[in-house]
Amino acid sequence: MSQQFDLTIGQLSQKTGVNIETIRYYERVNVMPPPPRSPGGHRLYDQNHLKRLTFIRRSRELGFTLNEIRDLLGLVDGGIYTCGEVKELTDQHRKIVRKKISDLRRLEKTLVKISAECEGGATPECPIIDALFSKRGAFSA
Amino acid sequence: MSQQFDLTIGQLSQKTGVNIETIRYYERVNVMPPPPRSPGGHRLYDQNHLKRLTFIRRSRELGFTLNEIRDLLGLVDGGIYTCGEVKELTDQHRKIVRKKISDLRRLEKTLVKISAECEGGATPECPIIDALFSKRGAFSA
DNA sequence: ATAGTTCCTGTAGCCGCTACAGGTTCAAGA
DNA sequence: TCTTGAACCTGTAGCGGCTACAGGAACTAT
Repeated sequence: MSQQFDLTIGQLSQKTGVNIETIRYYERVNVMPPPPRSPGGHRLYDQNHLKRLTFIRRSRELGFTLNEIRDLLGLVDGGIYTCGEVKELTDQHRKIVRKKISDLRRLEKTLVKISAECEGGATPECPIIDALFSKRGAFSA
Repeated sequence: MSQQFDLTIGQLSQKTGVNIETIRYYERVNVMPPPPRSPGGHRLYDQNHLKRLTFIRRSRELGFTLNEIRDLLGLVDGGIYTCGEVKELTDQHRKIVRKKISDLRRLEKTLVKISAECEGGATPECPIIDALFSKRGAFSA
């Protein structure tokens, strides 16, 4: 009940939006299983591969690392995952995302501030440069 | 008027908080100039190096890539930068940061949503997994 | 003089791809 | 059936921004 439809790597790539080279890379680093081959050695994928790769792509879009994805897939592959385990991974990841956001927000504030001090004129005395080099004074001064 | 105080790479590292290996890396990729050496070949830094490395560290903290930093330093080194040029680089960078933030916020929303659907119980039917694999149905089913 | 620390170069690894080169296999048309 | 040309194959190297060795030389303090 599995490989009614065979897909070439190119077709799989199109359906998932994942680059061909990336698909082969996923196989190399063991997030995608090695598929059966045609007599001539071409990879032949089925619906399960399609689902799995879709899973991987979405997870990547959500910012999960390949390691995290391996964990998730490990749970699923083992068939022994509990909802709690998966939720924990997700929430862990959410924490990282929140931290990234807050870091970036602080960063943007700083950029706005130093940018605002700058009139953008033609003078070589630039408050941005000054701010980046120590408290006061430019490098080549 | 330049090298009143000589610093070893270790001292420079301590003062700036930049890893020794990273300092040497910066030299290799031409963001730090090759410093003079002691008779035995040890690198000897002066106040200018200290300022420059501080500049680089801050810029990195603000998320500038080494290429952007090279641009900034190029302006400064050339002595021909205008405030407008620098402001433009900064604002460009700010745009990228804003985009990253908004991407991450959308991402977090999604994570919250799929996490909320999950009760975190012990059942193997997990809405998160379901959501990640296509619209419905798990991989190994 | 000697021990112990710091420094040196060079190389390889991390992540997540991407981009070749140089060859083989496949599908469709003549 | 033969031929073209697209799609595939493997293997290797590169990207950015570091980090981590190994194996040795140079400093500094006693």
